[in-house]
Amino acid sequence: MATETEQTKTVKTLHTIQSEVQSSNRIALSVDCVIFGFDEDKLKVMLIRSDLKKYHGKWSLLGDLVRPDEDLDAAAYRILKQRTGLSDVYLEQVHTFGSVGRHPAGRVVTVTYCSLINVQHHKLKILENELHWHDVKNVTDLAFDHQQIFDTCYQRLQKRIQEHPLGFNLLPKKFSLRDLQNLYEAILDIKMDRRNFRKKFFTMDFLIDLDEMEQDVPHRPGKLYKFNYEKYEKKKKKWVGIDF
Amino acid sequence: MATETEQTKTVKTLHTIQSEVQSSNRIALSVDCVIFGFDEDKLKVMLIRSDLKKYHGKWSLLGDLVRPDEDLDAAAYRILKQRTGLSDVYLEQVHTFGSVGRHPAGRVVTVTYCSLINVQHHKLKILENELHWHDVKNVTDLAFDHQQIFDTCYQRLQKRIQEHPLGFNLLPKKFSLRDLQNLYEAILDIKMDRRNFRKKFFTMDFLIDLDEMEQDVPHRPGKLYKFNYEKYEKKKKKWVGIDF
DNA sequence: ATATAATGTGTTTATTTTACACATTAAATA
DNA sequence: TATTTAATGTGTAAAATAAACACATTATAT
Repeated sequence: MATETEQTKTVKTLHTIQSEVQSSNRIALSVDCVIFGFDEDKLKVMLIRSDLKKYHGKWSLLGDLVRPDEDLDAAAYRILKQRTGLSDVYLEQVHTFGSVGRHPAGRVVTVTYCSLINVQHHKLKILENELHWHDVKNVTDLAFDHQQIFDTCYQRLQKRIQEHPLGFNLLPKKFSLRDLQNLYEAILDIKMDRRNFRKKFFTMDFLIDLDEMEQDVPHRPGKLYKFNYEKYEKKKKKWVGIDF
Repeated sequence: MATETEQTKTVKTLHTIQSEVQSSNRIALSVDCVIFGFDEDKLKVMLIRSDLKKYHGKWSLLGDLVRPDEDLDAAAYRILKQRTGLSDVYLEQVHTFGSVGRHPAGRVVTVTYCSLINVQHHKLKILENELHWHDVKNVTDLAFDHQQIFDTCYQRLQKRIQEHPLGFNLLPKKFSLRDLQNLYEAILDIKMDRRNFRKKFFTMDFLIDLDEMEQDVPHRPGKLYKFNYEKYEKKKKKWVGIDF
């Protein structure tokens, strides 16, 4: 701790005097999770029903206060675990929202995290507050500022999935190229050329051909693949240039 | 506010019951600013001397507590204004750091913002705590977790400047292509081909030829340009694809 | 007048992206 | 068992972009 003499000659700032840290503390801190899933070729997001009077009946994100002795990231993982049972998945901090009036219970600043989980591998067991998956296409008018938070996270997902191999977290371990293309088309909300899509992934050479075929499809089965994370980590591109 | 009956049947979460919001509140919230500048063809960052005993003599970022009645973004702009006198510049939230032990005075979660200012247009008048510009090349061993924060912001800057026309905030209003290339080379820490660099910018067609020449240079003067923000806003690319 | 140190400019090659059509296969049906 | 269906699997040509590379020009300084 700084001594009195050290403090006297300085301006009052956080990194020079710490006296105000414990006193002017009227801001609560929370984490909200935007949990994306993929099912029936549609992008989903997990929501619960809010029952605050002000937002009664509206859907909201999964969130909780950060504990005083808990790392921020740890809080996000805790909430994900508590609500979905899942650990060991991709979880990324996206943005912090802190408008003064964003929460009716007082000043709550929220740090938003985004995660992608495999709906097949996690059938929901906890269903409090009508927790369930919603089509991203139909997400409107969420409680609090959660619509803005959701929009921000969805945009971030759209950007990130173009630059990083995140999508595989949403698919079964074994997937067909059609599954993969459906995923990209759903998340980016565009149509892609099938031949060029396949060529792209074959050229990248990060897919392992499992020599297995799809089962129980009502048409010619496609080959199954898995993603080669080791190879990706070694060879991932580090392009530098200007592009706007 | 939710009534007692509304609360009884719900699980205890932030978005269903707000009772804990004011009580479990032992986390302080701050903003730290990583302020980049560009001078003498080198990328700079603004630092002050910390005089907390634990970090005595070390350099640190500009930061302050967020006020209870102050929007998060407003806090960042306030700090920027207070420390540099500048308003109306690019300011972007980058990441929130919240490890339990990151600040010796207690639990302080900090939201980091990054800004780019024109060193020529802002001669420092406030010099408390030895505020001044440091070459980013020489930034090591900052106080607190500020080295990590700085690294994160610098990486973000490197990425953002490739995809968005941020660099012009660091240059004088009128600049030569050489100035611009020096900026990119300094920030990205690479050498670029002069002809291809010029071709790139001429092809993008976002530079306005001012029909003026550099003054007082000890060699053949180059033409001066300014950036056409209006045209950029209309024509900026919206490429969608896969690239990792 | 000469030397200096930068600006300004084009072409060729390689790579990447886009557009586009038909044969093949397994399941479902008649 | 033959036929229909609905998907998979494959290649090429054209266009756009990126990368490599050298010399004449101009203003200043000597």
